[in-house]
Amino acid sequence: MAKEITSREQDYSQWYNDIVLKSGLADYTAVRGCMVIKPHGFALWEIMRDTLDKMFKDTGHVNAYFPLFIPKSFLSKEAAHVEGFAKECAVVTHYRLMNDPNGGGVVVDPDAKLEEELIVRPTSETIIWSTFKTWIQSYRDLPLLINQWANVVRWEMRTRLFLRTAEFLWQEGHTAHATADEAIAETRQMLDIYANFAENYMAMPVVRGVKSANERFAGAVDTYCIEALMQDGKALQAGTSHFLGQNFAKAFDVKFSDKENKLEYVWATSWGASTRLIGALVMAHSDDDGLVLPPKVAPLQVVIVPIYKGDEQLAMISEKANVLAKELRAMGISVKYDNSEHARPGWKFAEYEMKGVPVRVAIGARDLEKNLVEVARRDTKEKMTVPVEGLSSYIKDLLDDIQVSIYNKAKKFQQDHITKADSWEEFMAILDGKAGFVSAHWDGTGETEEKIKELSKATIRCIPLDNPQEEGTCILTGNPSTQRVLFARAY
RNA sequence: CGGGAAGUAGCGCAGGCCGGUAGCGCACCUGGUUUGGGACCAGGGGGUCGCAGGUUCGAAUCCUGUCUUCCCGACCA
Repeated sequence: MAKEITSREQDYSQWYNDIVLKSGLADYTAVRGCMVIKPHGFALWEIMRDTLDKMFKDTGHVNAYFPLFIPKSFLSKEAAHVEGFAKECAVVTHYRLMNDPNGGGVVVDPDAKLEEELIVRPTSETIIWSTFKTWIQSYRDLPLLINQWANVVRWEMRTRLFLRTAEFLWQEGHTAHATADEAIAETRQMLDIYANFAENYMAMPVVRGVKSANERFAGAVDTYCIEALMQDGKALQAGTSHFLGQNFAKAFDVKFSDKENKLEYVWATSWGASTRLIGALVMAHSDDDGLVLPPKVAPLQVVIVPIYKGDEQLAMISEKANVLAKELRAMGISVKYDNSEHARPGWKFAEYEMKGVPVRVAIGARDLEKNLVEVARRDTKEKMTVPVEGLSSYIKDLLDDIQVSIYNKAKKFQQDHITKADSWEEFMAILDGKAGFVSAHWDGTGETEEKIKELSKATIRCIPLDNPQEEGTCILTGNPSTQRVLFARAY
């Protein structure tokens, strides 16, 4: 066996690392906390990026690009914001290197110290709002709907491939509005886009909700999120959308003249999703044989593997395979015919399973005689014998079916792992047992939330939208509560 | 940033205590036979032993420092 994957049961963390490394999504680098996203992983990101980008543009947003560097003073303009990020910022202090006079290669030139140090962006609210100030004068300039695709840096102590790296890729949307209602509607709209993307493309069911005050983005009035559940029962935040109120408008003095010519502060939102989604995708669906990718985000949807003896058979098989590949491509399906002679069929099967290709078609000489092929689906590992006649439309339907069935499987898992707890004992038993989300009453205070986190390692993932209101008592304090919230241990 | 483990050929590892010509499996190259779930035979190539110092006639091996990764904590998306 060329590539062994640690089983999930044996060591879930190691399983995750094995999948990411061995399926060719990413690799470690010489730089602490930073990874290289390899072609397979980047192809996946490109699909996610392009799909989201279209959704953003369809809702009126436009892309722009703001600087990587942020003057240090900008970060301190919004008090909560600086507190949230100060501990994990990379700082540029010099702008020049020189040859070491002692002959030890290059050193920082002490004479090239920056007047004002620059922060490598951990997020761009400050640089963007300092710019928006100059773009916005009147209600006619609003709404301003900007998105940027960028890298950001957060100096993390403990990193994990895709889930938490010092540098990562993401998009950050930043919008300015004339009214609070409009900004809130924007915040909710973007949340829905993320949820739609997660569920309909990544086949990953999510809970939409609002963060508690403790979990809220630094500088936001309200933070909305989509929370997904991983196979080990831990939750993962897959996207966030913030209603920023007038916090940044006030910090950066961004005002507009309304129709009555009165000066008002604008209302703001920001929203983001990152390469972390790839980690989520891996942990949501994959198995001990490798990646399992939903067809809609799979860089390669169909692979055709010939099984042959001698050039003559290969030529006959290739003819059929090329016809099929052409038909599939005409239907918008990505397909690869792997006629490489370097690897034998069994090796190819295992390799494409590792990479998560949703559908494999094996064509052998015996099949040709009977006008049949073997079709295998990655998600269930099921193999079907299918007539060549109508094969391409069979595959198209199969891809749709795989998309739905991966989602349904994850949805069932999610539903089976939202458990009500009405006492502290129950709460802990669920977290330590089957894990997942625990729906429990909480008295609404930050102190209680903090205490629960300390005792159980579980945090409030969100207060679900349209949460049913019901009388109850807090599982920790016994104080009265009006609703259940979702707790979980999380990534 | 604390506690543990690791770094020797592309990958996985042995060697290290007891210093003395760097090894194994897989992968790779050549030729042949093969091909329905990670093929076989024969021949071959590839390593400043993470990096930097030190001890020594001599260091993968002993000492010091440093970097990277993994696991567990604290912090965070």
